[in-house]
Amino acid sequence: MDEYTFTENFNNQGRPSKTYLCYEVERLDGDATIPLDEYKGFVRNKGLDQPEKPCHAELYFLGKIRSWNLDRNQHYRLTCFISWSPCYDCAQKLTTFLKENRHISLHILASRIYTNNHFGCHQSGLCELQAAGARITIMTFEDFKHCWETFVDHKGKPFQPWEGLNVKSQALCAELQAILKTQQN
DNA sequence: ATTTTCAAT
Repeated sequence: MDEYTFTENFNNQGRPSKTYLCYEVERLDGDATIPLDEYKGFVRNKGLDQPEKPCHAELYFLGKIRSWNLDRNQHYRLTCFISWSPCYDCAQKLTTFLKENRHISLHILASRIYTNNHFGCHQSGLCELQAAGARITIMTFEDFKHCWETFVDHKGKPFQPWEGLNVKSQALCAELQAILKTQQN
């Protein structure tokens, strides 16, 4: 991913009409975590501006996971950094996937919380996803930095945080915690 | 075309 794409999409104060999702996979073996570099990359959604059928980024990600045919006798942790948190529909599909694939753990780190929904309530989607075992958090400075170093063609340049990164991240984190807490009661 | 949250208006 080039620098511009990363900054344009992951800046937590922006609101681009597209979504990028960066993913990486580790195999868990007792206390050890073994990174699987062959399963690392990013996808973006297909929007109305493209010839293909519109499709949210998460569904491409699910397709990729399925194509890997990860060994059901092993345990894996998938980490995905997504510029918009999953909508209700995608959250449901991820929930179903996790229930059917107990050998896979999922950690979702979102830059921003997506709230534009037509077919349901994004809050309950995220809650169900959490209840299915997913860990859902908001990206912090360290997460943006990790993404930069892992997925961006940074040409040796260090990650440069934008103005207000931490303040926004903290605000979104509080918002997400309120969402995830409300529905547990 | 404008405003814009994986578009919607």
